[in-house]
Amino acid sequence: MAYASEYPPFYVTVDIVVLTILDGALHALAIRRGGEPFQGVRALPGGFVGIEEDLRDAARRELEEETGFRVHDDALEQVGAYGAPDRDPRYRVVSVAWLAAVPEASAVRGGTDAAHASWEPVDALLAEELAFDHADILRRAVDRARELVLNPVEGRRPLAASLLADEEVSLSQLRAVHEAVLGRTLDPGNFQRKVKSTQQIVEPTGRRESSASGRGRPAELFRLTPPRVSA
Amino acid sequence: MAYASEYPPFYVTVDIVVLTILDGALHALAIRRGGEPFQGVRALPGGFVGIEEDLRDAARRELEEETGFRVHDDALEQVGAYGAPDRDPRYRVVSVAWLAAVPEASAVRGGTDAAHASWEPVDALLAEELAFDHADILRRAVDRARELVLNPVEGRRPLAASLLADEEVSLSQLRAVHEAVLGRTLDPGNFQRKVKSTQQIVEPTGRRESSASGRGRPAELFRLTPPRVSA
DNA sequence: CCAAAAGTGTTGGATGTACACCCATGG
DNA sequence: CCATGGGTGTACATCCAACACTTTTGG
Repeated sequence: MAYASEYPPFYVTVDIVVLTILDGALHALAIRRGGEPFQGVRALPGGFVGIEEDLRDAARRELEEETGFRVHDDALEQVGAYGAPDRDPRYRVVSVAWLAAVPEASAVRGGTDAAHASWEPVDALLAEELAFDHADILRRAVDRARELVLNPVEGRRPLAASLLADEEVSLSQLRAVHEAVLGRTLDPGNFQRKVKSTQQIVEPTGRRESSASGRGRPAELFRLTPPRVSA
Repeated sequence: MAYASEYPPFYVTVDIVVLTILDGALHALAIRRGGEPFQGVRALPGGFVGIEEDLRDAARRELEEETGFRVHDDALEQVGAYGAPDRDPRYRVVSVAWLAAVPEASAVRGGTDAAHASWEPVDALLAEELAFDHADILRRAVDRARELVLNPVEGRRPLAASLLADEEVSLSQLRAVHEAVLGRTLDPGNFQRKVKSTQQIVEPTGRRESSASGRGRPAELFRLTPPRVSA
């Protein structure tokens, strides 16, 4: 690398917006910073990209280190690159932000980095100060998540599916997830038709919920349609 | 920077998909690589980000150097970050891709870098081999441009407006631009109503085209609505 | 029987597309 | 008068939101 010195070196990191549903509300994984800058302030989990590592793989690795959760390669959605010169006062860093969704059940299995990682309601996070430009990243990631829930990308696992713990769900469960992401209620009847009409999301199993689950009429159970291979 | 050596250094570049309309077809700016790797192969214009430079500013600077064209800050749309470890065989580089649109008139005023920059039809570029992962970038940028033409982002200058040379245009001119970007014809009547119904795109001037311009009935002239400041 | 949740039917409005039709100009 | 493009009217399909209504369970 003789010409190396001619151009400035950067640090490249990934920041990850990990979404999940908790108590019916959208939560994101956040850490509390231990050192300067932004000591004590919440931030998104993330870390440095390895010199031989793909950006997406770096996000996947960090996600696993922070949460213990392995996601499929295509379950990570790139949100964008953030590289304002002063975004980190210590050194020049460009961060590539990613969006991931994990099922509700996922307890935070703190790895090395993340003994202090916790699920926080997205609304609360957006209301408080976040480190660096993480508020921008979070806002944008949530917007993207809402888009993805409203119209899932053909041939990929829908975001709502990634947020569900079970492979077989009732449409109420699926609707609850949509409502949590969108932050508003949806009409149950219309939701049914819409989901059932496009086969892309769920397929019927013919079975019904065990009647122990609630007050009313037991719901039909549906299987999350696996992302179909495109032609 | 005592801890600097602990993490790997990257090079960070910007690549820019500069779109324009030529002969009624969508064109993008391309250079032909002079050296290895990919010698003689076409590539997107781009360059290194300065150590104190914002990513968007870097894209703007490169765009000006290549085309002599100054665009507004918000006329650059980020397409994404590309950082596969082997995307450049020489060194590890992460590139942030941007989308820009300039008016038809824009002759390529070759600057230092870009004596060999030229407008090429997008279809042709997508059909041939491009350097690095520039084919991916171009594909994605064009998709994004189509989205932006179909529904412009509130409060920002519509992409079609950036592609027009004049401030006052007929709806046919505007329609021709939309057709070039989308790669298909649009119904003239429906286009009129749609554009006129949302005031976001154009506003009437009350004047008409000078009748010297063509065969048929002279068109009304419209002014491109400047991006309105949001509340 | 009553409350509650699942699921179906129906309706009205908004939107998009196809296409017929009139208008204004140059030749 | 005719060809050409500008512009309007209209009809139809589709989609979506609202909401009435039936079905099936637990208490």
